[in-house]
Amino acid sequence: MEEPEEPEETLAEAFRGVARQLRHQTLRTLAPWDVTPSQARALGVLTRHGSMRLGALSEHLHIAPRSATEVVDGLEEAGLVERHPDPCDRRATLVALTARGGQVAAGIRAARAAETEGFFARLDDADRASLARILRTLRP
Amino acid sequence: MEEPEEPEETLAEAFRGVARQLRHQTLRTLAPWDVTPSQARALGVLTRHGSMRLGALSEHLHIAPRSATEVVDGLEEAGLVERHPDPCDRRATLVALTARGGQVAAGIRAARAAETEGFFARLDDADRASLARILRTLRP
DNA sequence: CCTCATGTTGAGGTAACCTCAGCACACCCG
DNA sequence: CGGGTGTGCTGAGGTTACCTCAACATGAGG
Repeated sequence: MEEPEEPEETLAEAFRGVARQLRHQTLRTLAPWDVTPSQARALGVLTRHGSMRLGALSEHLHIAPRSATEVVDGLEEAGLVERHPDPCDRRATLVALTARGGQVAAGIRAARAAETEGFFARLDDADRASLARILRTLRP
Repeated sequence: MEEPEEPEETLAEAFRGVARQLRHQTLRTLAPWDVTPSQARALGVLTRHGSMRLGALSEHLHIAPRSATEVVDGLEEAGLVERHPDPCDRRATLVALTARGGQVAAGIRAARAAETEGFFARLDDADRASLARILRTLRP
């Protein structure tokens, strides 16, 4: 009973639609850990790059410093990261993964890989490679 | 001074990143008309399919009926759509474009085309076609 | 006519952002 | 060394785009 739906979509609209599905998928994937998508992104950055200042984290996430504060608030409340004063600059605070944070990050990383498999399963290897290349081209 | 940035991103993360840029781009494109992205989507649906019930609109937009109410509220306040009672069912309300709504929708459609050109300009025709095909594959 | 389903909306909530202003500190300069 | 200037974080408050749940009116069938 499903119509083909909005046939004359622009590339941008199609992109948005797929991003939307992906967001929902991600929500499901992340549900067991009770972390939001942006918290998961932050965990990923901390795992890959180690402790860093809040400002640095905000740059990695491409968000305003104030927004990083909120993300870290959530993670700290969940016991996944800790704030420490930066010994080099007492204005700054360093954000570090806790042991549990590290475990959760690893778990999420694995689940995300599975998710990506699932979501992009309709694509064959060639298409997946094309998509990766195209996305890279689109980044500034 | 720009590092290559997060080299080990998954496909999903790259996708999300690009979607994010696209969203910002869209905000800029839409600014002259003072409509939000979701309002613009609704205008597009109404242009393509004509007047319809709020519930039908919500299905086209893949959002909950309640959320469609909000989008229509905004458009009605801006004078771009009108609500009429459905003659066939007095519970329902039909949403129709006003004259100004039609003009704005046309303008947005044109600007969006230009936007898409701009955003996807880095891609050659073959890549653009691949992307379109891949995105179509990803839709359920 | 009475019950049940359906269409819309009020109330209230969430995530992910934002800006603006304030505070604490760092740093440089005369 | 005292002051101005800039930087790092956060409180306050706002926005968009959604959501669910429950109220309300109406339609439809027994």
